[in-house]
Amino acid sequence: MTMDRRVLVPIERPFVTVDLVILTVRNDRLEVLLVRRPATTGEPYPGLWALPGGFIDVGQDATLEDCARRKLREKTGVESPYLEQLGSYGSASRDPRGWSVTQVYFALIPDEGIALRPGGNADTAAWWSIPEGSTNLGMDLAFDHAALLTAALERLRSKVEYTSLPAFLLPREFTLPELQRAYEIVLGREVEKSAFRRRVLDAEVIRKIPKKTRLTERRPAQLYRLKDEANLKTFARAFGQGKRGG
Amino acid sequence: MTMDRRVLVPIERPFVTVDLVILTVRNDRLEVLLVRRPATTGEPYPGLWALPGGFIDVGQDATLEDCARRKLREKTGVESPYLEQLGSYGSASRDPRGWSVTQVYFALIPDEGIALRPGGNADTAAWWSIPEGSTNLGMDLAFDHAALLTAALERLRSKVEYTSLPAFLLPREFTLPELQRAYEIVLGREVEKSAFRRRVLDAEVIRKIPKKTRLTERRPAQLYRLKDEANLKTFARAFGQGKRGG
DNA sequence: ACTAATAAGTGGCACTATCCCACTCAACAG
DNA sequence: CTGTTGAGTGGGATAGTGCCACTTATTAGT
Repeated sequence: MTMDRRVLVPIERPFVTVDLVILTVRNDRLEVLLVRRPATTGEPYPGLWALPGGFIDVGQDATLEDCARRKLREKTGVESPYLEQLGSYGSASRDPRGWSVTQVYFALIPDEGIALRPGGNADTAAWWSIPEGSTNLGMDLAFDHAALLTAALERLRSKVEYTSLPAFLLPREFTLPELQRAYEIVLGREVEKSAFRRRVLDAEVIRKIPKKTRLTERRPAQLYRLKDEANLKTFARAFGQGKRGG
Repeated sequence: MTMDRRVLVPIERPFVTVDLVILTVRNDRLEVLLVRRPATTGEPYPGLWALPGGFIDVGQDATLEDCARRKLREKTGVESPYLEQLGSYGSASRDPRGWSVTQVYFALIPDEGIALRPGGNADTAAWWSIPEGSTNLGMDLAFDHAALLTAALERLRSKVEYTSLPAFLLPREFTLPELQRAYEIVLGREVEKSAFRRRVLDAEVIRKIPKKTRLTERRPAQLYRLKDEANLKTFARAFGQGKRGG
């Protein structure tokens, strides 16, 4: 950033928040975590559902991402999710209280051991199911949150085409059919089994768990785990890596 | 965003800025626009080069993007660039004056009719050449701007693999060899002519200009123009669009 | 004029990832 | 033992790309 030296402290600062689009796969559906706005008079959008989020605590949060992690932890107890910045949205009109900027993050977490914790202001938190193939919930959300959710879903869908993202929606150990199903749920369309397996296995993003196999109704399936949970990998080829190096 | 109702006006708000990574192709190189920080005492990073940017003017700018466009216009006179949000960077330490958040945009503009205009505070503005294949300038910049520049270059490179972005670095009318060269400059590697042409033409992102042809030293080349300058197109295939729809 | 040089533009074959379909394999139910 | 179901494999058809050789259009030089 660069400061305009004529105005060391600008007369009016926009206020800054962090909002989270927390997604998981539950009940064979993609679901998003929402919180209910307090019904208190004076509050904007009372009683409406909204994305979880809030102010940056300049005393507590060292960085924007820290702030997002803290809020996620407070709401779900999840410590190490897949967390990515979606973008920031700022305007004079998006919040009736004044010029505001929100930094939106989206998190992918597995549906295991999640205990929803009401926030300090006793929010009601709940999972909402996203219709397959849709990029919205078909209902109003507070502020511009419906648009933020749509942006997150579009980003997720487009990244899924060429990354291993859906693995973060599953428990640490999963089978290939489960992973395939996660792709299908996110993409909203069927995926061909044989091509899917080759693609995923050739990309070497997951590794077989030696002797383990899960007992189910039918033939047991091989279990896998993400190779490097920190970095998500990219498949597909693109422009022509060529053979002359680059 | 969601406001914590216990604190309607938080005690301390971070300050918010917008910074720009303005790129063009000049002199057969990718170049970035930088401004020099004032040498005034009390200013952070006096005399160092920085990305152009500054505070949001809550009275003038309706949205973040408006703010970015305004600053670009003020610096270069360019009205309709390719403009994309890169992300936001916020922390307690990135600016010595306090907790700050910057919204970084990157703009691609053609090198035609650009008159660099010194900012209101008489900044010195200049184009800096980025070494081919590099993601930095090899010198210090003010604040965390070196990191922001690197992020912008990485984003540009990765998007170039599957989009028509480099067309925005050229004048409205260009030849295929010129476009190919722009790709090569951005990617930092050579691109095969025949494959490049097929790829670009098949993607139908550019259209032939009927009878025009440019007079050069050798055989004249066909001129093209972007089909839809608003939306950039994506090539490449990805996960399996299949034929069952989706 | 004719020829050489240079860059624009075209065409074809090999390679490879995907699509799609058929097949085998391992467990369970009756 | 047989049928059913879902896991896992294999192969031919298709399509985008890498690579390379070829043709075309123009200028410079003799």
